[in-house]
Amino acid sequence: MKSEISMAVIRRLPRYYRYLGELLDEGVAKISSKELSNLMKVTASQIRQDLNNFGGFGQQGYGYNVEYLYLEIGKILGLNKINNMILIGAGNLGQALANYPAFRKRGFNLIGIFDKNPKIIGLQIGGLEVLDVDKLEQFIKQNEVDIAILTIPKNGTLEIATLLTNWGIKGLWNFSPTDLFIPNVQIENVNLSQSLMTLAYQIHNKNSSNS
Amino acid sequence: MKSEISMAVIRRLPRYYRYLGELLDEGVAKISSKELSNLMKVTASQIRQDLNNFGGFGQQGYGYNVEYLYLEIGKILGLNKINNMILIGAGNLGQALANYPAFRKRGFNLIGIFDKNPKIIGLQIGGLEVLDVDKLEQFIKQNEVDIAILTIPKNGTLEIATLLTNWGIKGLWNFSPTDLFIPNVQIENVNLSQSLMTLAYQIHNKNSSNS
DNA sequence: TAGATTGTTAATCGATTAACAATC
DNA sequence: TAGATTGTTAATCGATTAACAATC
Repeated sequence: MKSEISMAVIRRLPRYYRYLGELLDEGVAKISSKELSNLMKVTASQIRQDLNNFGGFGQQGYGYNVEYLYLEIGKILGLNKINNMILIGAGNLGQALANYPAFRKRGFNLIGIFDKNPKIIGLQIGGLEVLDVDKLEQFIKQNEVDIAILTIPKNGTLEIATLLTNWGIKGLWNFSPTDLFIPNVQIENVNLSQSLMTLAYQIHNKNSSNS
Repeated sequence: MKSEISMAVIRRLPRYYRYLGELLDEGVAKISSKELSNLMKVTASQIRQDLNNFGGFGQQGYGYNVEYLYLEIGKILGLNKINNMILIGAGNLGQALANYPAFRKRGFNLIGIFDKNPKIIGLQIGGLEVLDVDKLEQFIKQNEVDIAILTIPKNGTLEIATLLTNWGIKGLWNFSPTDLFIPNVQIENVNLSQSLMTLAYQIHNKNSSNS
């Protein structure tokens, strides 16, 4: 039972992680919250508050060691563990995600791809053969699967999400425009249409001098 | 100079829009904030507050007319206008988006696809021929383009985003893991890696009985 | 009219920012 | 030691929820 950290903080962690990774690549050894705040266009106060939810990673009078902080945030996010993933629905978007190289390098391992369309089953995508969804339960029982990526049409989503949860999947990365309210599983929705509509609002309602 | 409405509210509008669209399809004529709040798992108070940022769409003692509210939210979001889009970067993700049917039906019209890879230029994707990025400026001068979808590698993103802004593009839908700070253009970032990392945090740090 | 439900003000809650003592 | 910068508390700000008068 951990003390509850707000999702607002959690959603900022990957961004810190990205900036620290870039600094690390540039060979920067230390950074102060002030310097990082200039880079990221947030307040130094927010950076310090956010980090102190998880412990004191800095040193007074010095700042933060870039590599140490990078690794610690990685640990907080669970990137030091291997996260095995399966993909359900090998349509256009599913195939694009299966070929996305940035995931594997962060420890996200795609180990299975499933579809129900006979024309797609058997194809090789991202080095994996697309299997029939009928084999899903068996596959999950025989492999350690943490996350399922759902790139299937809206209609089938709730049913398969429920099954996956019952079979022990811990996280669903859901690209269907459906709100899943399922206990015992963590869900992250990516709703591309909603994102695009938000952009439409902005271009029609904000004057162009805003950032 | 409109009174400023917070992004928290704006980001909820597409979700209201989706639920109202579904109710409309089911033939539901009226709904109260209480009923809608049950459906959407938010408070009725929030729904009424959100809507009243834009005007009084309901009627005391009755509730809201579903079709009217649906259309009004659509107008607020700018979905009653045609939003012409071009896509820059016809890799896996770009191709998937080009084939995404949900956009066109909301008035988002893809009218051009660009890439710099000679192997991709000339291909037909989603009914459009992929053009050389060299033709981008000319194309924008000759067509009314509102939004550019950026599905290109991180390195080239800032440069092309700046050019697009100078050429008069109003909105950038950015899929590169880069933060663009450019004036005179509205930017909506979609960062898939960040989303996935957030899910990783949740499966490793939240106990499974949480929603 | 009586009942229902909005629109809107007031209260609460949570998140962000500011300030500064602690300390390297 | 003096200067710098964190960790952390206090103040502010904004967003959410509750309450209720207005009104259909």
